[in-house]
Amino acid sequence: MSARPPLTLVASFGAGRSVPASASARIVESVTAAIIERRLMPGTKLSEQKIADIFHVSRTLVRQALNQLSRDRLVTLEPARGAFVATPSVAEARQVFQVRTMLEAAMVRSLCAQITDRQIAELRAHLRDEAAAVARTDVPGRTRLLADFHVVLARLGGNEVLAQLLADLLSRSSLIALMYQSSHSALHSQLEHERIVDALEQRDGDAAAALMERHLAAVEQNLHLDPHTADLSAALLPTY
Amino acid sequence: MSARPPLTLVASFGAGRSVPASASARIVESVTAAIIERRLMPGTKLSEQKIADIFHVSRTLVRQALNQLSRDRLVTLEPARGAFVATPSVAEARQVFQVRTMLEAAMVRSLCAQITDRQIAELRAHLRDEAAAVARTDVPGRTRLLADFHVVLARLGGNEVLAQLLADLLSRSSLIALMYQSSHSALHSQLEHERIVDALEQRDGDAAAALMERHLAAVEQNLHLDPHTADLSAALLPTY
DNA sequence: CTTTAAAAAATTGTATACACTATTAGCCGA
DNA sequence: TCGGCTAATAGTGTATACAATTTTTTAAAG
Repeated sequence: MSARPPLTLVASFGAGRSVPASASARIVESVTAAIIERRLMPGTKLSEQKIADIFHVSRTLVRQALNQLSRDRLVTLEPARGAFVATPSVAEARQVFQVRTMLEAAMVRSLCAQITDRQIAELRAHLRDEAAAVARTDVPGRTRLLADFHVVLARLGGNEVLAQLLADLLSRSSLIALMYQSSHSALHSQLEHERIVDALEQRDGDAAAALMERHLAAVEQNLHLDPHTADLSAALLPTY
Repeated sequence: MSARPPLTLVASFGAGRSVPASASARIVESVTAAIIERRLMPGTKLSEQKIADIFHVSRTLVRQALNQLSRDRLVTLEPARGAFVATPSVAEARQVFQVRTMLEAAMVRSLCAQITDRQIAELRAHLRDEAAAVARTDVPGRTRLLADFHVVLARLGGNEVLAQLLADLLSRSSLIALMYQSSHSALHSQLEHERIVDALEQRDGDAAAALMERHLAAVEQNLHLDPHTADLSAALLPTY
């Protein structure tokens, strides 16, 4: 029983990337990666036949994959019109961050009570990878690592339900960050991650939760979520 | 764009039950209702052809529905073996409640800051329905209303992402409650709901959050999640 | 009578075919 | 030349057909 296949483990776009057994799972992963690595821009039409040709399968499997992706909110399905890379609204962006804040603040608080030194060492190792990627200006690498930090944190608690939920929210957040070009510096994010691990190491739940809340608020704040007049004029002005 | 079809609104098994446009959505709703109303017991095989015959559609649509249900964790798909009504493990049950506690405690706390008198009146109306169902020993009705309370609460905040997430967790909780026969009295639950609304009315966020945490802990505690020796002997003893 | 093996039946996984809807191109009229 | 109508085209939605796997049945041996 159980032993749920990688089918459902959609958006763990991090370290342990396994080869998906099912064909439709392979498609889901490829499209997810393409969206997150911004090789597929929001709004792009995802034609069933074209994807089917690329993967050398029938439309049947492509449709399964697109259905999965639509449940992950990375793709929107418009009846009789087709599938498109999702274009999350400003409202949705805010809501996703609000939910993440609720979940992740409570998560680190409860994590403080049970985290082991071994796990803190794991986190420190991850932070070193982050810092290295930031230092060498490895943009795709650091983007992935900075997002993975939150998933790694979720897995430490041993709550698979929570980890799964957060992984989904993280992939949505990646799409959101990509749409509303974040101006939050990677270095800044990385340092905030360090502080959170510091608080975890000291087993200070309140501090860890507060730091996480501020971190997520900072990330959200640096999204271009409110239409500034400055941005508007920049958008309307000719670019030549 | 947007105007997401009821396709994704899977598990809002409450008041505003709309007629689903899509055929596969209709199947999802029917199976969901059947599981929650315990007309389909955990572990039951869900044969594709049988369901197809019942709904007078082809297996194609049934497979779509089963895929959706598996993402909702109400159904498990075993490769080449078929679909079965999920049998959530004790660990999963605990994890679901832990996530619900994190989410719902934070939710009522933030709700305190923005709830209107109009919305409190809505909640009071819901509480009256709950009390009435409990009073007349309407078992299916009270079960649904007691679960709906949490979804109604989630919708009040205006955060659709949160409401959707919680609706999914709620349907999983229903399946869990059904598997691990809850001994928590409906009356007790109903009274705890009243207390939570009281706290909301007084805009006491900390109290509301604490009450919600205790409520969920009580509900979980009354699930038969740990194998008592008493239960074991009862199970092993012959029943004649 | 139970256990094992093989064949038959049933069920799932994938591909293909066809119906229906939306988009696009071409054409006519203003 | 532009706007709107119609026909052709492309694409999605559903059903059916076939291949591969699993389950069940049947038969034989221990």
